[in-house]
Amino acid sequence: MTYSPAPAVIRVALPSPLRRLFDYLPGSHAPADGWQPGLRVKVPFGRREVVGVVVEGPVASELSAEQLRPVTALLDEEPLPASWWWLCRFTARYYQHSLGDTLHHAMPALLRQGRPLAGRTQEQWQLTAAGRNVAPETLKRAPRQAELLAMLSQHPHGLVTQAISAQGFQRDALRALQHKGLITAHTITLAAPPPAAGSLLANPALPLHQEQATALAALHEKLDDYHPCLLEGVTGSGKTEVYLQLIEAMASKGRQSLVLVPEIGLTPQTLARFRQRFSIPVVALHSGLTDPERLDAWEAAASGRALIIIGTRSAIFTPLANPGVIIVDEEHDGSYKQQDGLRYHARDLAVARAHHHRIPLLLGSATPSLESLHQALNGHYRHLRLTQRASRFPPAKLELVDLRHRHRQGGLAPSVIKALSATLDAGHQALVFINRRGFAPTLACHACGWMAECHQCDAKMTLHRQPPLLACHHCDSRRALPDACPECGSGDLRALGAGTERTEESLLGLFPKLPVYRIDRDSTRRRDSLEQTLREVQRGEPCLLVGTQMLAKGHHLPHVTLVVVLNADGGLYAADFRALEHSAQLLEQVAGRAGRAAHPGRVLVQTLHPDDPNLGLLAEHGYHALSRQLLEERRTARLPPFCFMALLRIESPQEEAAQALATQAAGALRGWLAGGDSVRCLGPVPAPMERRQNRYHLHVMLSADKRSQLHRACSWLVQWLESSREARKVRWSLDIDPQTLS
DNA sequence: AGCACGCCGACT
DNA sequence: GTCGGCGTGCTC
Repeated sequence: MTYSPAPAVIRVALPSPLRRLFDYLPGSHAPADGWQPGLRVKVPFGRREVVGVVVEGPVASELSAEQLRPVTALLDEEPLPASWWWLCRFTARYYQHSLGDTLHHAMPALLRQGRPLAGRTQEQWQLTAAGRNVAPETLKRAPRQAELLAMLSQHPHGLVTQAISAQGFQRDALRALQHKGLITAHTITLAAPPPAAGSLLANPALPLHQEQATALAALHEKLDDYHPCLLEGVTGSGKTEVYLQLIEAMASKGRQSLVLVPEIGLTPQTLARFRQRFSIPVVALHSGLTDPERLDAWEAAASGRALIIIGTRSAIFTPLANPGVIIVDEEHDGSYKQQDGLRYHARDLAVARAHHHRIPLLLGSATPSLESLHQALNGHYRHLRLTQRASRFPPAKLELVDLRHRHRQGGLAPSVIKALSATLDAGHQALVFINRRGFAPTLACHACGWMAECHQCDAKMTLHRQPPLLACHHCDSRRALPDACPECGSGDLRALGAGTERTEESLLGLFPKLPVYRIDRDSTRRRDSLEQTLREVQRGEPCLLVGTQMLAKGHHLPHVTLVVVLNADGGLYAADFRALEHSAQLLEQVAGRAGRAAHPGRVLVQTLHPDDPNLGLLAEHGYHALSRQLLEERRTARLPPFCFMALLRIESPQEEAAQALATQAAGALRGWLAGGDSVRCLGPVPAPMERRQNRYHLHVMLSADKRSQLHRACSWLVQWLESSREARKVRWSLDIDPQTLS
């Protein structure tokens, strides 16, 4: 035996925020094809055992043999899919995040726990001879088992566990019957090859109008290479049909389509539309899946068995054996950006991924993000446009309603009330949009001016009536309503401003004979189903809908002909440079709810700033015009997409500790930048709501004209923070391409 | 992030 | 006397 100062080890990424790898002795484990990256191993880590992923090896370790521990178990025969592995490494590098933690995020729970990625097999159950000849009274004390037995007798070839549980039977019923020897299970391999072309469609494709056909033809020009396209299509112009026909074309060649939708967009309605079109399975990755279902979906995508995969943000990490296209619907939607931990943007990763796979990328939106629009206008993305609506009517223009000097009734201007009456009298439906839930944003004392404030945040508490309480929308604190002012004892406490609950109440007062449906996070949580309300609304009886942005996005409301926006001013003068963009996108989306079917629509927008030029441009010429103007303003101000940003967020329960670290970090960074002007550093500045949940938040903003310069500065900053003594006492995180500054 | 160790307050 | 609070430090 030879003395070896540098033992051969394998280098493993572990589920830990530490941005480094750990060396392990291979022990007795020897994978058939060597220690390839992407193999999972179980290793001892501190006092526990964790699942890690091999990054490289064998390599010479810097550590001595005594400092090293051996791998406990080798969990895979083959590495996890190579393209998935590539994406995780790219993500960790781009977002300056721990690789181990990134891999952990991008894996289904069961893989994280060390379960094998066997997949493709399922238990199939059928009757035994004893089960076929069972006497009827045998199971009379176990009616569910009797029903299950009866069901299985209808299926002589057997049923898989999934199909049985879909019928509402529990696992223990299966176990019990198996124990009694009445049924038996055997393992089957799922049908691997997808069906041949021709049997793809369950329902025929819809005829395309001219613009759709042009867009689809453009997509077909380059199906086998990176081909990023922005499909800018007004609401109701038929983007989805373009997606469906592109997916069909891919599936007919056995290639997979990955469709990303916003969190709010993966509704049963959307899914039904996909499933109605195709006869092959549409795999949906939604929050309702169990861990085994999620693993199965992952395996189905990784093996190529699933050709159509649809999911929200995290679905971007689904492995694809034979990628054909990635589609990002409503690409401007904020829910694609993860707002904690690994702060990735699924749309941006989709771009990177499509480039890596050399496949087309389709970004669709009626209101494209300025980032994507910029790429389209400068020629980096192909720009496809759909300007006509399928309905006979052009998109409704926004009509601004001047709220100044008008006395309002329940927050509504007289002309708005008149328009609501007329709409309802005509037998149509109206939608009232207000971007604030609860009854009122504040409770104030009319005698001394006291207002209900959250004890943990720099925020007013929102007054709720159902149930009656004060709630902070920034932390989870709740308080009972005071009977009298805690400052001066006056009983004259009044609700200030309006939220969805109060608007609902006002509308009920104004139109007592008609149903008013409130749709916000609170109402849908209680009622447990937004879908039920929407079905009721879709019957078409005249009614009023009042709600938050939940209502604005995606839902098809064919009988709504009037949309009222209670207050359009939220985003006009906000500190966040993206506020206006987001506000305009939301307004355009809300307006898109009006008049989608047989009748033209009207959109009334109440504002205290009817002369605001941006609002005027949006009203007169729509998002299309405003977005181009905003893009020019961003260019002039050297803001994204004309620069790249990263935001260092620092938080601590101790204000001084947060301030000290932020100051040191910014100082150290400025020192390293040494007065060069390629990377700019701003701050530290207090975050917009400095105190949240009794934690103090500070920001240091970095920006640069070149992504590579920003990346280098961020790398340096992260290393500085990781080696800083002070940084261990406070929480910090680096947000690359931040979407909001709060 | 976990999960230890470690050193001071209120309970059986 | 010990149960347990969270400060500090480490994980190949």
